[in-house]
Amino acid sequence: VATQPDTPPLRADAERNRRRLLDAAAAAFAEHGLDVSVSEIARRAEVGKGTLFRRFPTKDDLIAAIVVDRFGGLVAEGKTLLDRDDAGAALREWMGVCARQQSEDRGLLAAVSGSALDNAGIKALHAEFLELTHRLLERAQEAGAVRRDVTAVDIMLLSGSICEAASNMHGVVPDLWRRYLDLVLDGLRPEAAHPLSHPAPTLEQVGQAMQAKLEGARHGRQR
Amino acid sequence: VATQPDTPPLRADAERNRRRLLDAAAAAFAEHGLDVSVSEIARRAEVGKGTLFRRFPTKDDLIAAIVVDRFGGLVAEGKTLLDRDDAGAALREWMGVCARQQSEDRGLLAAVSGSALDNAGIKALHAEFLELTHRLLERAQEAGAVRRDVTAVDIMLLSGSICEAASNMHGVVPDLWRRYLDLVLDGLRPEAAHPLSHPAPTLEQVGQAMQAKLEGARHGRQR
DNA sequence: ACCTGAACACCGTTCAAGT
DNA sequence: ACCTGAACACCGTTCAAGT
Repeated sequence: VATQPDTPPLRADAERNRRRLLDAAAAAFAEHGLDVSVSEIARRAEVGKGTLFRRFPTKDDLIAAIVVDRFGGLVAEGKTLLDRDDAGAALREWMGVCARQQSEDRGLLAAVSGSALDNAGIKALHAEFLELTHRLLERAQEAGAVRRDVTAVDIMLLSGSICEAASNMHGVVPDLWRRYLDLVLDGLRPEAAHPLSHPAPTLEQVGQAMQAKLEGARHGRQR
Repeated sequence: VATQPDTPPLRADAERNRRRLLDAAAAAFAEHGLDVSVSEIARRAEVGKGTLFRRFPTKDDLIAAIVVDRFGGLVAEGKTLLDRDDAGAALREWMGVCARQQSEDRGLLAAVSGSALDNAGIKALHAEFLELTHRLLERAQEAGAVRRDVTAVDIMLLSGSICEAASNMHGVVPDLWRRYLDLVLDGLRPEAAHPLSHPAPTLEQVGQAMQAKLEGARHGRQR
């Protein structure tokens, strides 16, 4: 299967500008959130904004490129957890890593759940992310550390929500996500399990939801 | 204490226009989210957009007015839960009501955590909301239904995060929040309780976080 | 006092003109 | 091929002119 379209390497100056843009954008987003203007980013990178739009046809594409960087690092970090002895602790740490990552640079979460996910790289990483989470979860369940009626999609959504709960307090209590991770983990213990009134979302439904969100964003843009 | 500045009643046509604007805006936001243009709202309400800005000096003020409506209804509904026999079930239902409310009209959540909360009415309701949650939680804890190391702020943040977890899937699995409410509730049971690694945020910290968010929004607007 | 739409500042995006 | 900044369409907001 062809994973990358194998685009020819960029000219030296173009590659340099690309990096400058990514660095400037990452810094600007980290400071002020996603609503810094592209003009400001181009100015900080010391290139014309036409150059920015040549490399990243849309602001969302620029955001997506940064998300791919971060997201890739996250997945790589997660893979090192696969051969831990304590499978329960490994899953716990994985959820913590996800929450901390999202907690650190505000805006990333909004970007992933926003319209920036119309991107081949992000989609591939998303699948890899789910697969990894699935394996960590399975091991934790086999070790008896986690109830068996939750799925990788549950873990993914819960990790996101933990950091969402804490993100309102970020800046004042930066580590608050730890508290809600602990609380959610107590609910994931087999001893605590009570029947769930709603079935787990299927992978197919996750795909449908992502699709729906994309079409919604496109529709909104045309009005 | 003076709760309302007691503004003189509006002229008949002005009052009528105000209602039309609120209705049109609520409908438009429910359909397309918060990024419908004010021009579109004014058109749907059949008034000039100058009229809109006379009544609501800023788009955020318009959003805030709608949030006050919804939020007020929510708090009123919650108060009826105070004299339930089963205090544990009452808190459970309260968290469900909050999650369902936020889940139904998308955008409301974003608005509350957004810059629209620079509004006296919303601040007052927010305090009332926390006080109500506190009382429901206290009763549930005394009944032995909920662990004692969680606070009303925890419950508020967790309620929001539950619906955030499910909101990504909204449109495909509208009731998914029920699943994550169940999971979180399992974690709130006294039997499940393990020590929490981070202390609960104080009311003062909540205030600071709201303040910080407001200043951040103002700062972003001036750039 | 209230209503209105033209006018303004700003933002994301495009494109003709340059190397 | 790539770079650039003027130009465009659109959005939130203002305001002079009307009743």
